[in-house]
Amino acid sequence: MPKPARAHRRTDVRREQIARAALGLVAEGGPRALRIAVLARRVGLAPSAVYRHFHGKDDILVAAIERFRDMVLANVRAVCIESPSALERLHRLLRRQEKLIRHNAPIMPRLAFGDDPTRGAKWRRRVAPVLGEFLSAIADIVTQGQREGEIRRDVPPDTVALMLFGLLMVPTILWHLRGGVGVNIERHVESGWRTLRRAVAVRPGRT
Amino acid sequence: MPKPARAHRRTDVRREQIARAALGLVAEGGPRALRIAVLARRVGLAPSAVYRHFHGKDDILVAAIERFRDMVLANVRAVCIESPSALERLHRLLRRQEKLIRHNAPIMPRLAFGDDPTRGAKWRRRVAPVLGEFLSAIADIVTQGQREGEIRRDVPPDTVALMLFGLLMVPTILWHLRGGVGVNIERHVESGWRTLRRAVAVRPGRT
DNA sequence: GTATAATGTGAACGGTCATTCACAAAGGAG
DNA sequence: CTCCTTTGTGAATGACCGTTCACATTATAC
Repeated sequence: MPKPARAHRRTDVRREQIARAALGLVAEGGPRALRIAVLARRVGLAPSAVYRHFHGKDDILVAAIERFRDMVLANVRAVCIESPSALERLHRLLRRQEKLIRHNAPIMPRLAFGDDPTRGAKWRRRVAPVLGEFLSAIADIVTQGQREGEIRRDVPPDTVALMLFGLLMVPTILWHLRGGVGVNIERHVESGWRTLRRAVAVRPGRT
Repeated sequence: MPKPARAHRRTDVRREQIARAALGLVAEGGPRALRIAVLARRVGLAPSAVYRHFHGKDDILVAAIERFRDMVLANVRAVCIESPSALERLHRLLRRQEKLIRHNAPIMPRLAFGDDPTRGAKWRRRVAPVLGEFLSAIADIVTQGQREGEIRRDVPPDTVALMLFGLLMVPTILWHLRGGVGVNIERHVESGWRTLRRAVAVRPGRT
């Protein structure tokens, strides 16, 4: 009775496969849904084989978060290339992130509130910097807009950053709570942006 | 060797005690931290005794959510008594909810994103209506403000509701991610409100 | 081709936790 | 005081899951 004869792949390839699959699982069902058995099945391995490439579950999650971080920062870089206007950049960033959420599910809040009591704190320390970088990037764009006279100088950039993030996060929470039905995230994001824009733009109406 | 001689309390008293303790646990560590053993210890019972008063964990969580719902709706009712002005009501509601979060920790997002794959969906169906009621209450206040000429008629009430909720939720997420240090939720909420107010008030500047 | 390292496998171990159950203690009605 | 119901207890059960390990298979260097 011979073994199923599974191909041996180099560990860097496997690490990539596993991290990708892990991020998918977290997106679908939160950190707790990241189960070694399921993960291994998706990659086409036996559960024990996973440990050839990662020290353990924590290690895997770290790699998955890394992937997520890359996706977010790629969006930031993209909008800065696409347009020189701060307001336009913010609007585009909003749209890109919304699309990211739509395809990859609410990873950020799931990571933030994944509630494993033992691992939770450790994981949160990994996620916090990702959110921090994202918020800083937004705040930087706002500051730039203030310098160039496009955005009012009497709104704190970090407040705008948080509100913008909220524009994404809240419809996502609602969507998630309702089981993914009856919530049009895109519409909420657009409507919220129009409102927020009026509060921060020097001359409301354009862009 | 006699038993510790624990007092027998009526089941309605116990249900109350248990639900209260359960909400506390969820607030501190999310639904997963709601462990029967811990819960029982806090109430001063053996784990098995809990099952005299509840069918199981789900049942307990439902009771806890009920308690949370009551707290939220009490805040809504209170602000409507405190002031007739819509903007003033919204501002006060924000402050009350902020205080609720500060004392009871981020219950809402924890419930929303508690990631138990098996129970998750069932629990979310219980939490969704609570958020729904809260958002509706905010939207109603906004509509009232529009009727009375205090709030611009060109902003959708549901958008304002979501943004207001975001004003609470986002600093809370940040605070939680950072392990509860270095984030002044109250300051963020106030700053956000000033900004949002400018976007929705007919004559910005007052209240 | 062969030796050696890298990768893959099934089975078993151990920890955590909700839940059950037979029995004990307490409270209240008579 | 006594009976019966309600409430409380410790021990045991069983499910779930991450992790380990001795051994098998494949890749690779020589």
